[in-house]
Amino acid sequence: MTDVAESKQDRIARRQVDKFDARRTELAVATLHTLAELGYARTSLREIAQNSEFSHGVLHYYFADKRDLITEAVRQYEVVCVTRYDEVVASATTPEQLRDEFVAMFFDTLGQDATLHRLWYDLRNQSLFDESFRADVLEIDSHREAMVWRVISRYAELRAGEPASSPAAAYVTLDGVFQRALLHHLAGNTETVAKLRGELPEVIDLLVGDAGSGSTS
Amino acid sequence: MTDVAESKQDRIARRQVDKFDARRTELAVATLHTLAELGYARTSLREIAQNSEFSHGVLHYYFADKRDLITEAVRQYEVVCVTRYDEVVASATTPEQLRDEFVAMFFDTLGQDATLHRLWYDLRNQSLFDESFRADVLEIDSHREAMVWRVISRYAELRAGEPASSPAAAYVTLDGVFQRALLHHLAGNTETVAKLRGELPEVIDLLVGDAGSGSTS
DNA sequence: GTTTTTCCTTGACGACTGTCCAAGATTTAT
DNA sequence: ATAAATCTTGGACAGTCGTCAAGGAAAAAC
Repeated sequence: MTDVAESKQDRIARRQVDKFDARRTELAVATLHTLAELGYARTSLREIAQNSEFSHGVLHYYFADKRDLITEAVRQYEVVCVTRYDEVVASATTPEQLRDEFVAMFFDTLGQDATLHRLWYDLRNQSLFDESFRADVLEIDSHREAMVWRVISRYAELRAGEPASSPAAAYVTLDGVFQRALLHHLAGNTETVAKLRGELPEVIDLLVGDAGSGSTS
Repeated sequence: MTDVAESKQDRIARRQVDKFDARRTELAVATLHTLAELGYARTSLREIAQNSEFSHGVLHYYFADKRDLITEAVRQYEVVCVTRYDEVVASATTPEQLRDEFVAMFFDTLGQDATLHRLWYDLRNQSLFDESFRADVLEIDSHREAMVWRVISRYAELRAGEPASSPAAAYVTLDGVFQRALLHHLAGNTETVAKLRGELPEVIDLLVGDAGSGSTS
């Protein structure tokens, strides 16, 4: 009996929690978009609320403070961005296919989600000053590293070789390329982006070791 | 005669200009320190003034607005940071010496000027959102790339070989290592920093091509 | 020594910030 | 339908921000 009564209350409680979480997520997504547009330094709660369908007061009903809200937004970013290349890895049957499709998706997301990515870099840098972001940032960063490593190690496997670099080295390299491409993309420097795209296959080959493979043309 | 008179006035004018510029630079340096400590998002003019020996009002006597002030501070950063490895390049006589001294200085400046470097990354990211920083950022970035390339190409030369990567690829790789090391350094993650230090020689060797050289031990 | 120019301080301004709260609107339970 | 719980609004708050101007202090010019 108490079981039945409790499970009923539990159902109610759970539904409330679900609803609460759903709205939290909704507001976190709105926050994410605002941050991506304005950057951390210029994003205010009223601006965030204006990008949602609610008023600014509601944010303190669902979030303890601004930090709580932004932290939740960062977690939303991770949900979106950390499995991007997995289908490429799964479907590729030749090293060339994997490499070329990776490069294509790499520069696709650069153009498509440029504002989201600049936000990521903004927040990662924020964590250099603000300790309270560091744990989340380091976790996301490690997930990004793992994502890159799935690509690189699979590429080496398809070429029947071993990667020439560590996961960390591979990640910082590709992330560095991405960061630079993002900067020049947003600066309208299309020819520099194109140049980076042209060099990316060679960079990848460098990371997995060049042995056995000819030119990239 | 007018020559003499003009040259006198010119001397006066020049001295005034020099004095004006000297104070501008002084205030820009104070700005640099404040930015390095607090980050772009949290740096206010009053805070900057408190890090100098003047009051906040004086900033608008020497600078048109906040942007003007910060731009000047960024230029000061460049003066400090862009020739760091040149003496290493000039003095090294063997590839091992160049590589090891480069690595040593790399992690020296990481520990010593950590706050200054996080500021650089902060401002570079700011330029992803704020167009008015982009020109300066791109210029500094290209100087950093050239600085890295002087090291890498000289290293290849000492090993009587050719670099395996482009200047852009070499830069983004080493800059990526630095960025990551900085993050973990500031997070107190000393063992990760040590690991990156241990891997850096291999990364360098990868960039110049491994041909002809044995292990790094 | 006096006048003129340059330099710097202080306080004020309007705008904007994160936070909180009282009260109304809406939904849910009974 | 009524009562209770939940959600949302919009305004008030104390504080901070960049900017500016009036006037005093210091330096320079004569």
